[in-house]
Parts: sequence; structure tokens; C-alpha cells
Amino acid sequence: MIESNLKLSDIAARAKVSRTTISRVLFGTGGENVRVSESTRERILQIASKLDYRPNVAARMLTGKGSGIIGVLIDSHAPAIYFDCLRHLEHSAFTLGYRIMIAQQHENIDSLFTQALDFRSYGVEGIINFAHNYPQHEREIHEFMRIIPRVVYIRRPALADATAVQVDLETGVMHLVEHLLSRGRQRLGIFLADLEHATLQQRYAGYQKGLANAGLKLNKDYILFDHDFIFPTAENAKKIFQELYLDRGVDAIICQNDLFAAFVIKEALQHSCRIPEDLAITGFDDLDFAAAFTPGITTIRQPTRRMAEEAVRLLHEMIQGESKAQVINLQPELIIRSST
Amino acid sequence: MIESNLKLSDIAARAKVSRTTISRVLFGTGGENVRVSESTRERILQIASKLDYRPNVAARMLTGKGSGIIGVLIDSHAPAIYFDCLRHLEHSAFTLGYRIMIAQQHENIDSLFTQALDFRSYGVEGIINFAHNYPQHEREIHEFMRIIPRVVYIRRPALADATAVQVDLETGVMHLVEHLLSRGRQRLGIFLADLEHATLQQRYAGYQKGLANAGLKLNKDYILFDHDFIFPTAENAKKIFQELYLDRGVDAIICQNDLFAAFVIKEALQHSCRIPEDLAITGFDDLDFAAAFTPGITTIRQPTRRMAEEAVRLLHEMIQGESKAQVINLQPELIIRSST
DNA sequence: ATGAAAGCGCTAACAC
DNA sequence: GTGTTAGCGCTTTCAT
Repeated sequence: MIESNLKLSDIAARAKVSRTTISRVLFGTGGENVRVSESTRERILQIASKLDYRPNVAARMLTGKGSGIIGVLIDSHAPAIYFDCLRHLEHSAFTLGYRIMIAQQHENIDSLFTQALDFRSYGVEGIINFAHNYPQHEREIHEFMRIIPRVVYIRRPALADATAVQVDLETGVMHLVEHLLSRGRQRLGIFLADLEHATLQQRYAGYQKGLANAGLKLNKDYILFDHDFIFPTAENAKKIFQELYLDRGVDAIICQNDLFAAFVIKEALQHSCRIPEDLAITGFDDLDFAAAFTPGITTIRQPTRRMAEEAVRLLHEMIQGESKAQVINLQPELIIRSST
Repeated sequence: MIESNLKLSDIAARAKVSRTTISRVLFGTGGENVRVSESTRERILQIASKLDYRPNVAARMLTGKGSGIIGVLIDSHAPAIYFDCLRHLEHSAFTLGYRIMIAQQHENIDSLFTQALDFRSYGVEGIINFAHNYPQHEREIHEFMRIIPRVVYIRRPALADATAVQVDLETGVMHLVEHLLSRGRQRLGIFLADLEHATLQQRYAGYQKGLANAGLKLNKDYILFDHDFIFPTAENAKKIFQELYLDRGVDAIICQNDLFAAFVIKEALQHSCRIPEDLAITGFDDLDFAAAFTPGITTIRQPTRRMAEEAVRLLHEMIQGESKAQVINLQPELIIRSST
């Protein structure tokens, strides 16, 4: 039977000691050098556990204690992989005694402040920012960090002193390129929404390096730019297939994520284009359906679990005040299936 | 330039009025019949907005104000569809001025209390419970609701007076059955982990009704039970295909969700079984990859957005104290693609 | 139309 | 070892 909303003074009354002592026993307040007799301690713990006492977080916060809340900022158009990561995040945070409060960020940069101010209202101790990067808004992001000084970015922003966890997408795409070349592919197509997003820049860099390493030169015909290419839809896949394969004759297409790859594969099959004989296709993320597809989608697995663990760890260190800006770089993993 | 952590008294000092008046203007405290002169009001609003003042939620909570936090409980094994719903949930909640705090629940029922107590510690005003149902734990769930009296369940628990949003899975499966019969299918297979979970009971009921409506009788051979069937994996798909199609000769398989359908389709294709000519396959949820598959997966679309909206609306009403227990029943939508 | 004082549940600083 | 007091930022009640 769980009592409702006890407070320290209720325990104090039953234990016949002051609230201070209860606080000392239950939360270890007062520092290392407080002495409480074993018997009182016992008695208090007994009563508290029997009554299932839980502290009022708001009251503790008011005295300057941390809230134990971590704010997580997610882009409203975030691909599924981020939610996978969110799940691990909650777990890691919980393990360290934190709760997660989420907020979605919309395209516009201003919402970054609003959300930050709002999080501060709630006393969040730090933020994990999953939102997209805005390399063109470096200054505003600095301002954001001034509001909440403890931020871990997933994907490093264009910011010198930011703490971030990032996946080495560049190397990921390089591996993809190497793999495709080793399969005898010569004309590797890729499409990108633009080069403003850091993650797209990284992909592009990996693509370039991969080709350069093999002594091949870049053919601009195989690279397609279109602002719509952030959204994996059937229409976009049609456009991509038409331009890169039918018009320009690539023999491989590196897709931005698994869903894009799935739609491009579907489009290709409708044209009786054989995968991978006529056209090799790669995805990105290794979402769970990538393995269930026919053909299985060759892809780059993002270490979502480690991303979450590292992000929480870094933030925890910042909260403890033990850390300065650092960047953790995680390696993704090439998963070869039959689409290549 | 955003000032850091202003408090009411800071505004009060600048506006040369008392904190009380600031509170009245900024938060409308004091009720309907408070009068503040237009000029003071103006002045206060000006200053507050210029300084970008934000209230300290913890302090307001301590005086009895609501936290504006909604707790969301998600099962740690929740399928992707729930995260889709979570995104809409955050949006709807935000619109009504709430923040979302998430917690994951693990299989065991005890964590339900722990999470509830924990949420109460944080002053959450209500909970949206996405977690799986435990029809065998009706009493414990009652206890849970005593701790946090405002709970909206996604999927109705076996509880008379619970407020819930549910999708009529039974009708969904009935539609699936009708559709398959209309395509000339005669031997409809289905697999279920067990009949303990409410959602599986509903599917089974829909299956039975669909057949009964068509004047067909149930063939137990076409129903497969196995506790592993909550997890969509390649191995499970293999088992399902072997037993239902190869051994028992069904000509259609109703899968629990899209990912299961995807794996079963893959298995079938590997056996040169033609979809849908030899075997029709249906999914559930209409995740975004269902359309990208070849063949496109016929499925039942869950109205995740409306689910979220309704859940938040119901909870909001409960928080406002305007509502008694009710159940909202949403209809899913049959999406016909080429897997049937 | 506005302010002063008390108090929400807890902790810190200082007493004893 | 344990208790007392003051105060965190805000709202409420009661004055004025």
C-alpha cells in the first residue's frame, strides 16, 4: 500500500527527529562529515521505505539541487534512426539517475532559443541536441549554449568548442565506395540535398576520398543535387533513378539512408533493372527492415547504442563539472547484403 | 541578448512594483477579478519580454501550480510505430503547453509502480501509458492509477474504469480477412504469440469474425501459436513460412506487423513462392517502408497522429478536471498494395 | 490598483 | 549526533 505524497516532515514526525536528519539519511545532504547514529539511520530508512517516500523534486531544485532532468532536442523531421537512439538514450540516462524530457525543434533556428529557455525554465541540467546542424548559424548556436551551458551535440556542429558525439560518416561512405569498387563498379552515383548540412558534407567528402584513394577522378555527372533529397519518397526515388541510371548511366547509387535505398530499389525493379547486376544500391543506418528487404540492403550501421551511451556519459561529466569540450568519434560498420 | 535566470523580483525592481503584481500580469495569477492598470501592465510586459524572463517552474510547482509535464511510459520492446506516435504526442502536448517526460517500462509489472512514483516525484500532471497490457494484473494497474490518478492508456487495459485511446484492431483484421477472401483466398493463416495480450486477442477476434461473416469455419491448422512471435526476426519468419505455407498449405498469412510481413515475404521469395499468386501476405501498421517494399505490403494503417491527439486531449481534460473515464475508439485503414 | 507577509518542501549554515 | 533558522522563487491571502 503506497501512501500518497508524503513529505519529509511526515517521516520526521514518525521517526521523532528533525527533517534535517531525515534529509541527511535519505539524501546524504550535509556532506561527508555528517554523523547520524546507526539506530536513527535504521529507523528512518525503515519508515521511509515502508511508506515509499519519494522526494519532491521541485522543492529540492529550489534549494539549488539538480533536477536530474536531461533535455533532448529532436528535429521534427528526424529520421527513424534518431528514435532508435532515443530509446538507448533513455536507458543510459536512467542508469545514471536522469530523466529525459523531449522537445522537438522545427526547421527554424529561432526555436532553438525558445526550446533552450523553456528547458531552463524546467531546470534541465543539460541538453542532448539531436537536431540538425546549421553551419550557417554558428553565432546563434553559441548564444544557445550560453543559455544552457551544458550541451552534447549528436553530430558535431560547426563550432570549435562544442562537445559532441559523432559518427564518422566520411569513413562510412569511403568504405561503401571501396566496397562498390571491389565489386567492379565503375560509375558510382550519389545524390545530395545540398552541401550545407554537415552530415551531407561528410558524405560527400567520403565519396571524394574513396574515389581519390582508388586513383579515380570525380565525375560531376554522377552527383545529383536537389533540395528535395532530404525526404525519402517514391517520387524522389523516381527522379534519382531516372537521372542517375537511365540518363547518366551510373552502375551504383549511394543512398542517404535505407528508406531512400528501398524506394530506389523498388523503382529499379519496376524498370526490370537488376539489382545488383545492373545497378548496385546502398543504404545508410541499417534500420531493421534493411535485412528484411529483397534484395537485402547493403548499408552502414550506425552505432546508435554507443552514441547514446557516450552522449549521456559526456553530459554527465559536464554536469559533474569534470569535463571540458571534447568530441567522440564513433566508427560505423559496413553491412554487406545482396543489393551490391 | 538573453539575460540569465531572472526572477520575478528582478522584474519587480525594474518596474518598480511588487512581485505580486508581476505575477498577476505575467501569469494571470489571482483569478479573474484582479485589476492592474494598463500602464503598469504595459510596462511589465515590456520589461519581461525585453529581458526574456522565464518562470522557474520548480518554484511555481511548490506553490501548487501544475508542472505542465506529461509522463509517457513506453515499453522497452515497443515496436517502431509507438515512436511514430510519440513524435505526434510531443507535438500535441506542446500545443497545449505541456512538456513530455519519457520513461521506459520493462516487462515486469513492478516497474510500473516505480515509474509512477518517480513521475510523481517530478510532479507530472498525468501519464500516457503506451506500455503493453497486462490483463492478468488488473489489480496492480489499479494501484498504479492510485499513485497517479490521471492516466490515459494507449490500448485499453482490462480495466473497467480506465481512460483509453484504442485502435479497433478487431475491425482492422476483419477488413483484412474480407479483402483476402475477395481476392479468392481460401485458407487464411495467422500466427499469434499467445492470447494473453489484449492486442492479440483483438486480432484473433477479428480473424474469427471475418471468417464467420463469410460463412467459413475456423480451421485450427491455420493458426500458429508460439511465444517467440512477438519478435519479428528472420528465424521466426522461416518458422512461420515453413509451418503455415509448406506444411499446412495456407494461401494467405496475416502478419502481426509490417516487419514480420517483410521477413515472411523474403522467406517466401527465397522458396520461389510467388507473392501474391501463391501466397498473399499482409502486414500491420503501415510503417514507411511498407510502401517501399517489392511487393508493396498490404497493411492496416494505424492513425498514429489521431491517437496522439486524442490521448493528449483526454489527458488534458482530466487535468482540467472536466472528465470521467472514457474510451476513444479509432478506426484503422486498410491499405491495399501488391502483396495480396 | 497594489503591496506585505506567510508558506509550499526542502537544504545549508550554524547552533547546541 | 541532532535541531533551529533562514531562504530558494513563486503564489496566495489579506490589507490598504
